[in-house]
Amino acid sequence: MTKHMPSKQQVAYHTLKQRILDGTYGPGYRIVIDRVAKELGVSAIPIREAIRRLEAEGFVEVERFSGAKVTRIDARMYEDCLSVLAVLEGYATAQAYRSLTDDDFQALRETNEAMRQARSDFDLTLYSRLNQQFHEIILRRCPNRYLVDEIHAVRERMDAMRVSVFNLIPHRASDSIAEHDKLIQLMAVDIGEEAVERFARQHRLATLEAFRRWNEQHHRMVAERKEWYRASREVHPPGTDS
Amino acid sequence: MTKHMPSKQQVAYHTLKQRILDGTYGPGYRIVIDRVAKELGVSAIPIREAIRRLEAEGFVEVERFSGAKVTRIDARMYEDCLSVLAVLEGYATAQAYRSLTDDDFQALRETNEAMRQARSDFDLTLYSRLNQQFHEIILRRCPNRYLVDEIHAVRERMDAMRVSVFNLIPHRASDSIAEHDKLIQLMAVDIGEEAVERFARQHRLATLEAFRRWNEQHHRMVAERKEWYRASREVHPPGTDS
DNA sequence: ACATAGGAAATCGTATACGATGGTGACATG
DNA sequence: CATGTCACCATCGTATACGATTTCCTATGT
Repeated sequence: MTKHMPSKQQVAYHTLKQRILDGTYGPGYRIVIDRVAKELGVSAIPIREAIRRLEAEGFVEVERFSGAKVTRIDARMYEDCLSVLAVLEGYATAQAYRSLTDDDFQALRETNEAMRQARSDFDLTLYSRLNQQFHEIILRRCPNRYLVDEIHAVRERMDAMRVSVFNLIPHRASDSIAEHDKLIQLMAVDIGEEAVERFARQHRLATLEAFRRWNEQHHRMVAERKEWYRASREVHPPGTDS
Repeated sequence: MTKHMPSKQQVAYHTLKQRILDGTYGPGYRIVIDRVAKELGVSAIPIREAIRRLEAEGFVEVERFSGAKVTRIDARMYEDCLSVLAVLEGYATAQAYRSLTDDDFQALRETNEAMRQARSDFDLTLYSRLNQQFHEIILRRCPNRYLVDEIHAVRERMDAMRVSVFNLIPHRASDSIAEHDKLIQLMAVDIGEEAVERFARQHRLATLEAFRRWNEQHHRMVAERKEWYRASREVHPPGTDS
């Protein structure tokens, strides 16, 4: 009888966080306290407290008298986060790999095979989840709990950015899977902490590089479209066609 | 006229955080909402929201119907945090050092000299502050804002642990200052990101090692004292002397 | 003296109430 | 027609009120 029902504040917190993570509340979405309160059948107080926690975790930005908006993220911030993730996860992998059991190695190989399959099937969601799972298997053996928590926090924030899907830039997926194989091998032959860390970090940074290239191209496309649009306006001035 | 007075919640947040950081509320201290509310002349609501933020940042732990207590920290957690700090700051230093100006180098040298002086004067507080300042000079040039924010967050949490004073384990201070000199030199000759990162990380990890040794010895002393106390009780059973 | 049950006081969690503020649209004015 | 102003409304921030739960003290029995 020592356990409690979850408090309304906790419910509100998990509900809101869930919605941010799954995209129901996309970047920039304004969370209106009263609306959420009515929806959950509680008063505004628990909602407000939940929002404060989300604020501290960086999921929303609160401006006084203006309300809470889901954090909008730009490419720059995304890259910064990904770098930090690369560094932390690289270190964590190095700290953890010597504690991996045979079962762990088996699980890593199986997960990576499943990723290969998911890639063939173009199942982005499954691929993403498996990718997370792969690194989670290693992280579970990391003795530094604080480090692991930090990594999870960074990952969650990046999930909220909804750019993560672009983990799956076409050929990056193949490279990534191959790198997983290599990583497994390096760890299996106990190649040393430094080499493992360097490789694990590089694995993430490669995704970052791929993102950079994709982003640049994306911007060029947008610019071209704007250019095209501007040109077309000179032929058809606004308001002439309706 | 677009600016606001700080909200009461903000005031509460900064006040509480300040008190945790400066030790007014030591680890384990129970923060009673009503008391703080009366003291600040506000209602409980802003206090509660402030506490939620502190909770999310890890400064306090909240148990339902029991209240918020300043996070108690054990040696293990301290070591974990320090490791993460070492890794992040090492990377940040490597990313930043090529942007250091001549003025920055000058400031680094001066700060380190001031540390030498503070060490001679046994001015722990000043030494600590200068040490922070030294690394801050470098951090200012780090292009990865998210990384810098994370480092600051980790540092603040470690400050709250009130163990940081042990930065100043006797001979560790000398070594630390010498390492700063070496770091300056490595950066000045542009020895490369990898070497800078490795050295900067090692610099922090050395403090961690010093802490480990100190902690072990400390525990041994406590154990001895207990042993001594137990032995003395056999001669003077409790309650005989009053 | 010690353990235990019971209850009062302290404290927490949440609802309701209301002033404060910012955005929006109607309306007036050039 | 453009622009500025003013009043209204949605929403935020905070105070007060009150039931829920823990904590602590006390009285009681062994």
